[in-house]
Amino acid sequence: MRTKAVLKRCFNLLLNEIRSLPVGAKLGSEPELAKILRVSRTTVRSALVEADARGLIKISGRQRLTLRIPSPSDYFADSETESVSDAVAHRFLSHVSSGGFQPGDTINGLGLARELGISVAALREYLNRFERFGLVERKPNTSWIFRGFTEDFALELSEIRELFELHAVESFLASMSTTRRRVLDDMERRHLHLLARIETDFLEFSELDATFHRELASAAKNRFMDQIQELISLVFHYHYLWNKVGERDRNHAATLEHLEIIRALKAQDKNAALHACRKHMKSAKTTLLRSIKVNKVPRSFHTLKMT
Amino acid sequence: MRTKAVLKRCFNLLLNEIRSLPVGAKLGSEPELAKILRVSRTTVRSALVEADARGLIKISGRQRLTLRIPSPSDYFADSETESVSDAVAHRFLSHVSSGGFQPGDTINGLGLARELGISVAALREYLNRFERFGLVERKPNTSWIFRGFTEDFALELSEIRELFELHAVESFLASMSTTRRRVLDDMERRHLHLLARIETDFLEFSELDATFHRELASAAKNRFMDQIQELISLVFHYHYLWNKVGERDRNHAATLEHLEIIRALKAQDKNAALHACRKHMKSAKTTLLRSIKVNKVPRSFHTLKMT
DNA sequence: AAAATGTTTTTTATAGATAATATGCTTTTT
DNA sequence: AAAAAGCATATTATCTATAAAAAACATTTT
Repeated sequence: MRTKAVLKRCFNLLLNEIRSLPVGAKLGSEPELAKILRVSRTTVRSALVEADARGLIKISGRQRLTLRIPSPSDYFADSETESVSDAVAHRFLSHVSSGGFQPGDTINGLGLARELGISVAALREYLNRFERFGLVERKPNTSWIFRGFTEDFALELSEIRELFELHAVESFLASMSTTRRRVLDDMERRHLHLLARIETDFLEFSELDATFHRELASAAKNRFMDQIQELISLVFHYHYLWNKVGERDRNHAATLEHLEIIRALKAQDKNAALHACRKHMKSAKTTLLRSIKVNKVPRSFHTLKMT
Repeated sequence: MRTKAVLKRCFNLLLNEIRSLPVGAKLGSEPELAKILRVSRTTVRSALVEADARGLIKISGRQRLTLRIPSPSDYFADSETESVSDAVAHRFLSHVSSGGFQPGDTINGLGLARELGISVAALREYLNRFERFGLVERKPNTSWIFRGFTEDFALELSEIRELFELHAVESFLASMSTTRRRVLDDMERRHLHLLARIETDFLEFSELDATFHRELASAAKNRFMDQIQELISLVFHYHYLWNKVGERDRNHAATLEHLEIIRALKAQDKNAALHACRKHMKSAKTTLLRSIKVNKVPRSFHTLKMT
């Protein structure tokens, strides 16, 4: 049976909609709401009925009037608005990052599904999707093997990354335009802004980093590079979660490296840009590798059953 | 319910094993056979029982004696030894290459599953796996979209390919060794051999091409590049199926281009190798693009239902 | 008549069931 | 005692079933 995650997510968004209006105001028509909330009319209707039942709105004929301002308790919890597959992703990755698996471990699909509280099919679907990331590997008719974030993984990923980023830099310069220039100005401004507050706000770097590299990659306009970019984001997301050691200094240094790239791009100095990019890739690789080594936990500390 | 594809495949391999022995000879032990045939003992046993029932061998106590030489009719057909997922891959791709879908078409999972004679779950699994190839795209809760081999697809793939191949060339040279040199000699020999017979045997190029590029890519030793390589093989496989126009000339030219790369590698002349590689990539891109345009069929010629 | 609502049909996401296959334990044979 | 065979259990691949969600169609309202 499907979960009602879509409905619940839609309901939460509907509450936001209600909050944006004064009490007693009319909500839009069903098709309008469906468009705004990005779901089908069927789901909008279910959400409206639910809102009516909870006294948030009053459906009278063709009109839907807001009755009261939704309180935080009216919202469904995040855990309820997640589709099973997203939930699996979360749980699996947190299982991984807490050392639940070591590279080379076989994954018992049935057991893991039970542990995560989902059906085997759902887990399977999830593992399938993550096979492309090289995180797990399927042995047909047998089981899955956890490949994990090993040193080799990091090295190979870094290699691809450098290849792509250098290519992106060239593409960026080759397609320089007013829009591109505006993007660079904006990026520079944001980096400088962070730099001024780096001592305290260094955690904001993570998001800026993702934006910066996404912006750069978009110049290449290549679906296969986007896929790798997606993987890199995932890895770095977890990397940031794990590796808190020296984070301030690392982020400080990386911000400066970004700025160097941005300035070279602005000056349309290809060699300088490539050089700055190579430098940045090198230090990114170093920190990634270090974080993987830090995260390596001796086997006996694991939550795996020991016999 | 699972199919018995594994058993049937195992049975066919067992027949080969029997054929390699004289009549009346003893087959190996169950564990031995399991190892050779790469299946579990359970499956070996089933296959042995089947072979016994068909009078191919005689199981007496702990011994299994061959009774007669298996005839071609004893073998299971290929279609029976394919797992459902492999079968889906075949059928889906032939559906695609016969113009069953146009880029942008939505895929009705339920309908397509019926058409291919498989369950929705199996199709879903398959589409999931091929999403990473950018061939299809999933719209959550809605449907799949066929992206197909469009011109953009070919251009982006070619771009990545060039990036990777150039990198592979560098890696190859950087890790030159006796083994590498032997590989090059072998490659040169095979290319020259084909070249001498190119007028008649030009169809053999396809396989040689795959081998050559696999060999080159192996120098980079990068799992993410391997993935792209896999995709490229797939695309080229279908490309060769579609595009028969001027195949002899194209293959002739490509063989010469390969030779140029091989010789530059042998001479350890990096610049010459890169140059030859770039040249080859350029012509590969051209033929790929042409084949995609050739394959583009006006909508009205399709097998899609018309209303 | 255009837009909105009401109703029905189709399709997707997910769980659950089951035969095929793999794995692990026990007994027999060499 | 080591290897093989026999037997029991666990796990995977696949199908079927069903509620949720989307889409299509019909009817009503502005």
